[in-house]
Amino acid sequence: MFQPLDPLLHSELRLAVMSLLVSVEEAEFPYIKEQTGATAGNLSVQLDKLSEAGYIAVEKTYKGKRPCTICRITPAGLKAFEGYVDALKSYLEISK
Amino acid sequence: MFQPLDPLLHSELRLAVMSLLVSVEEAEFPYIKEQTGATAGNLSVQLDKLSEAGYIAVEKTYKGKRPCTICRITPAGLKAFEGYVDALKSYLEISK
DNA sequence: ATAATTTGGTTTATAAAATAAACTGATTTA
DNA sequence: TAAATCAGTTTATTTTATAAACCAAATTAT
Repeated sequence: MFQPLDPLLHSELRLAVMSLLVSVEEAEFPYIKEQTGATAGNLSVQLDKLSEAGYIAVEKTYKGKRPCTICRITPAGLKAFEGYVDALKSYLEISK
Repeated sequence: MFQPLDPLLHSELRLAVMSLLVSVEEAEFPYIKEQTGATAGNLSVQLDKLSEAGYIAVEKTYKGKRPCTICRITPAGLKAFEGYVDALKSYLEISK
C-alpha cells in the first residue's frame, strides 16, 4: 500500500539539496546555502549525512586562496532520489 | 525556490494517515493501523497530533460493546494536504 | 466460574533528528 | 593592525518519531 520513505531523503533540507543537485549536477556550498535558505551549520551537517550515505560526493578544494566545497550527486544518490519520488507517489494519489 | 513543507504532514505515518483519509473519508483505528502497518502506540500519538491541528476529526464511539475510534479528514486537513502536495512538487521536478 | 487471551486503545520512555548557536581559521577591507 | 567577512565545522538544544509498557473491557478456553 504505502512504500517506505528513505529517511535520509525524507528531510526538508536534504531533499532540497538533492533536488538541487539533480538538476545542476555540481554546486558550491554557498550556492546551496543560498538556494535552500539553510544556515551554514545545518547545511554542513546534512551534507555530511548525504555524503556518508554515498548519495553525494563532496570535494574540498580551493578557489584562489579561499576554501571551496563542491557537491555532486552520485549514481547511487540519483537512484535513491528517484526511488524516493516513486515511493512518495504511493502517498499522493498521483498514481491512483 | 523550495516551498516550506508543513512539518505536521512531512512525517511518514501522518502522511499515510492523511492519504488514506483523503480517499476513504472515514476510517476506524484498527483499519488505519492495518493499512499503515503502524503500531497502535505510534498511531495513537500521530492521530492526536493531526486532531489537535484540526486536520482530522476523531470520534470515539462504540461498536456494540467495544470502543471504536472513527477518523475523518476535515476541510482544513484536506486543504493542508493539497498544499503539502503542491509544496512537494517544488522539490520533485514534477512541475519543472 | 475464573483464568487466559484478545481487542482497542493510551501513556510513558527512549533513541534519533533537525536545527541553530557558538566557534575556528584564514582573508580581505577599513 | 583592527574589524569585518567568508567558508565552513563542532557542539548543544529542542523536537520528533517510535516502540515498549501499560490499562480496561470483552471474549474465549478450562
